[in-house]
Amino acid sequence: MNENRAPQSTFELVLGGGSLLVQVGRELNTETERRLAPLGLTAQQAALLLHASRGDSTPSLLKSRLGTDTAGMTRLLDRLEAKGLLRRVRHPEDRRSIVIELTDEGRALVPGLPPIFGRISHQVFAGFSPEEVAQVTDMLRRILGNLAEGA
Amino acid sequence: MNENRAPQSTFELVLGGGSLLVQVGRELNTETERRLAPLGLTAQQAALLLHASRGDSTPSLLKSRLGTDTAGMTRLLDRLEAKGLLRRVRHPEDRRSIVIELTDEGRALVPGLPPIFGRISHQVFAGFSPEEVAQVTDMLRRILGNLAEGA
DNA sequence: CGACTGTAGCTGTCACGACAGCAAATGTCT
DNA sequence: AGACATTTGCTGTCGTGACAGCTACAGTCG
Repeated sequence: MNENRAPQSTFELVLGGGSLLVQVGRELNTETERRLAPLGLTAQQAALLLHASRGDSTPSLLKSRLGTDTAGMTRLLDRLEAKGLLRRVRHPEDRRSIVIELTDEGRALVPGLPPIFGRISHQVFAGFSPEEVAQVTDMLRRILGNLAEGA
Repeated sequence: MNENRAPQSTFELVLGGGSLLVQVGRELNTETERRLAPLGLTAQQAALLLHASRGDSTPSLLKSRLGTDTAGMTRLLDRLEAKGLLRRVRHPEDRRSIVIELTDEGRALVPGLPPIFGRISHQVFAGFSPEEVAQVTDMLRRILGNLAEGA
């Protein structure tokens, strides 16, 4: 752990909370939250607004996009609704379901988000060639696939 | 997000909670927790036991290893202490500080952990050549560096 | 010595993520 | 039609992150 030996580094990479992957993911999330703080939004909230503004507007659709579960969605929507950024409206055809509508206030925040996410990715991939970005992306997708299979 | 276009994929990669990196990190963490569940441990708890068993035994040292802050450490230790897996002992020289001692019960869990982490990394990197593993590791470190700089 | 600064841990608060359990509404299949 | 399985959203619970603020103790320096 202290000496940088190559052998079985694979093992070291997944050492629980110390896992590089987990750690990088968390740091990225934190950095995102810091940048969104001026808007009074968290990363999840911003992501939800962005997706909802594009039209995917039922909780179950959004939950796949955000990678959370229905419980998480419910509370995320609670908070955003409490802030007055969106409304829950009955789905006209399926009475189990709901449609998410951004309020004017919510809609007003959306244009500010892409630039922020853009700056973050610029920071994250500083010093990366486009090929390298493509490589990480690809490998991350493969890892995600490996994780999904096991489930 | 749906079509696989190369242009500005950089931006898409960091779309809030939908970020690939964040998502992969979370999934990996979840998978780890699933595998540790039989032992009654979470990922953080297992990681802490492993590190503590190696000798790094003060909260502030452990917090760097686990990538959490002092608040997180305090509660993590609370839970593990409540489970009877470790003890908080006064540091003999610095009375601000504390030394973490695993109990026999805690120590008994340690040998079972490396195999689990090993299996996880095997799953995560299924289909990866050693060179590829080295590449991701390297790139993740660079990203972590980029994130740290901004702070 | 006494004020200052820094460090180590702790507590309160908010936002999640994962899991389990639930009720209402739909769909399906016989 | 009627029993069953599925889907959708909600609630309760636990474990964490990240932040802010606080106390006790240490180290430094005038």
